[in-house]
Amino acid sequence: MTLHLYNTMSGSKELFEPLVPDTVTMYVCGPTVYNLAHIGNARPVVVFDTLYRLLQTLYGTVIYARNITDIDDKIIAAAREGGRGIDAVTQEFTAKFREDMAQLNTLAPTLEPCATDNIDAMLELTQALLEKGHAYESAGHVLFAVESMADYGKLSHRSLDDMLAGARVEVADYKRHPGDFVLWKPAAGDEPGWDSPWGRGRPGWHLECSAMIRAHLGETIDIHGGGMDLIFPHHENEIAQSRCAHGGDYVRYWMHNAYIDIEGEKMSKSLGNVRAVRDLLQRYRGEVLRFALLSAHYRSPLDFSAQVLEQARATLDGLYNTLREVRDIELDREIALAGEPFYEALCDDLNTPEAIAGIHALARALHKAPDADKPALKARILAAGNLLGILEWDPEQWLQADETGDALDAAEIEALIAERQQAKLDKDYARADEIRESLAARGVLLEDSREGTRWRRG
RNA sequence: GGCUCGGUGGCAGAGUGGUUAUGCAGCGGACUGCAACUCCGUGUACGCCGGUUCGAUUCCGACCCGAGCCUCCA
Repeated sequence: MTLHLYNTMSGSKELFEPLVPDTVTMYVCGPTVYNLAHIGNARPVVVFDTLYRLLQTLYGTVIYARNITDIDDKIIAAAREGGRGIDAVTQEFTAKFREDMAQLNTLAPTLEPCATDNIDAMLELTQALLEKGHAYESAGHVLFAVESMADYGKLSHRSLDDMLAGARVEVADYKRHPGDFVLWKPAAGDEPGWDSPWGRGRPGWHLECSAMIRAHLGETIDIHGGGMDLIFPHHENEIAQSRCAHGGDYVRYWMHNAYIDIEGEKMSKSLGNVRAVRDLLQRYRGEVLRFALLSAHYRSPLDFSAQVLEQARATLDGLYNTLREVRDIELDREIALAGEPFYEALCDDLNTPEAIAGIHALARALHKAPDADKPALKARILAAGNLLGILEWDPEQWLQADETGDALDAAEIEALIAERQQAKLDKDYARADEIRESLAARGVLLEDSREGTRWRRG
């Protein structure tokens, strides 16, 4: 089985081959922890979580790092606004980020380095760039000199001249070239800072990823991911820093996900349509949000509308209903998926919509299969859904999960269902309906089928 | 202006030089005490105009429309 991935650097799909056989290194730009994660933040997390799961099935070892940016101007501003310390802000939102992402069925990365734990590595990197003549000191700042790098702009496919043509912002007078960017900036009086050869200050945003990749994953990594907006300047500048300081390739495959719109409009604070994952989880299960995120290819824009979410819920519920056709069996969880159309779609640049279509094909096969073959098919569907993170291994657990606190327990419900079953046999339909309605009033929905009566919390 | 990238049936969304994507919704039917669930059937969609071709939604060119980046941003 071979994996092909679209590489932003080349602008085409390429055969993926790890630098070291059977070991994959992947780094994804993580959150700046100053507020709640919104659904746009969640897309790269879910996309690269899906890739992480796929890579784990293909290679022996996958080292997946996702950073936490816990020092930044926005964090300082948020702390000031809230009248509390920076640590209080970063700890609160780091914890909430992890909780929200866990709700989306994302696995914890192998490593989650924090910027503030890696200041030394950033100082070393800055020093190396100064020594090699790629950086200079000016007015308390250390800046990277973009003109010192011949192929700066390679990732975003533009030249320095192109960038100047579009410059709309006044250039700080301490920069030699308008494109020069900050490696180290001075800290004002009460701002947090670290001592450095260039005075007390803090690192520029681009520096941390380069430094942490070097420190935790090595000089060259296989995959670096993030949102498309990061291509320029963030990733471009990472390349500049790492290549100029250490040489080497830095990153072999660059992957970027597209943006999310809300009801056809760009999500932005000014439009007031930023959707926090935490708020969406009040209305939709994490699985449903994840399914919606994976229903479009990661490189396509996705319009996150109420209709899309309702469709995602209906589709997922339909899949679960299908799976309930086969009950009370031990399933083999070690399913080999290689060769399945589902799996091949994922190996073709993570084509999740086609992979989902593959799952539906398996669901149809389940209906047509003889009873003896059904458990194996159910196991394959669940293994596939599990790889995408959209189906629980134990759907009954989901269906009967008690989320209402004081609701009836399962034994009581089963007893009432048995009574209703008897009433139906006695043709006492009034009594049967009465039981159904009373259960419905308490949040339990019944569904009859030829195999018996099922129920779930509504 | 520069650089990327799109326009597919009611909706969402893959893909392909000539054969059904898939799902949701709708419609018809089977089953079920009713309903729901499930199942079966059902929709000849590929922005516009040229070109290449035996044949283009699928390749090429022009055009129209739209998105992202060029500034903190997933």
